[in-house]
Amino acid sequence: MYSSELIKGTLKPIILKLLSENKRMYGYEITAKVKELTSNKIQLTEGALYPTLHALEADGILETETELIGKRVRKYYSLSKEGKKSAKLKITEFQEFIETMKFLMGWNIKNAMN
Amino acid sequence: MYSSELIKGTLKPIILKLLSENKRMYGYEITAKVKELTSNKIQLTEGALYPTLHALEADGILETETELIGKRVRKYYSLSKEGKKSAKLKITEFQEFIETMKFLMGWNIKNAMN
DNA sequence: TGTAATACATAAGAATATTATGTATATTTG
DNA sequence: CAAATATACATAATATTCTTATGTATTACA
Repeated sequence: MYSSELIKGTLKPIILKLLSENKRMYGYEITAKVKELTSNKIQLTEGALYPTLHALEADGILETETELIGKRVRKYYSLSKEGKKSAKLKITEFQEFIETMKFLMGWNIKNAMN
Repeated sequence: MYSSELIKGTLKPIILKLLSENKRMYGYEITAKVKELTSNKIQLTEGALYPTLHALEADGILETETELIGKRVRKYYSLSKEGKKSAKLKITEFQEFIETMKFLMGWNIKNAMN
């Protein structure tokens, strides 16, 4: 588990990336996927995830459809047409940011000190 | 310039990295160095930097010495003995976090789509 | 001589996360 | 079969951390 400060600011790019690959996902599924992909190293909290999903929906980036699974409501999120463009930009920006960080931290030199 | 959300949480690792390489630096120097190293893509704001430096000092991670340059006070920060251990751990953690992010975002596959 | 750069600092406000709490159904396990 | 765990949503109070604005003052440059 990483100290929570590091995760700040990465939530939106993560959501947008997963939704750009998966067509539609629901909240709990997103937390489970991130947990699985990171071997439990990143666990999204509900208190952070749901408000963020709501905000992205309010911004027109995400669209929702609800389904009844048994007696339980499940809310699927997907990228809107607008959201697909936005996601592409934000993911690219995040990638460049990561590269900048690697350079700044001196980790860009291939095979150095490993 | 990256959208400011991304930078959140990265300030401490950046400061610790620079100070683990430089023995001592003062606040303005840190902003200038980051600006230079990132080709203006990351500009630390004073409102974020100084409180963070004060917090790291309060935690015993950084030590300070002030010097008079002409009539102007300059405050140098350096890693304490304690801080050197702490910095090593935090920098390593940040590196692992970046690698996890690359994997999560699907950017770890060598030479893919470049 | 006034504008930009250097150099510190803090306060108000915004944004975003944590923690806690709430509700409810479904599944697993002792 | 009862209790614990997992699934699935949501929100409120609080904490953290950042931006923006403001303040002070010296030094360099054009």
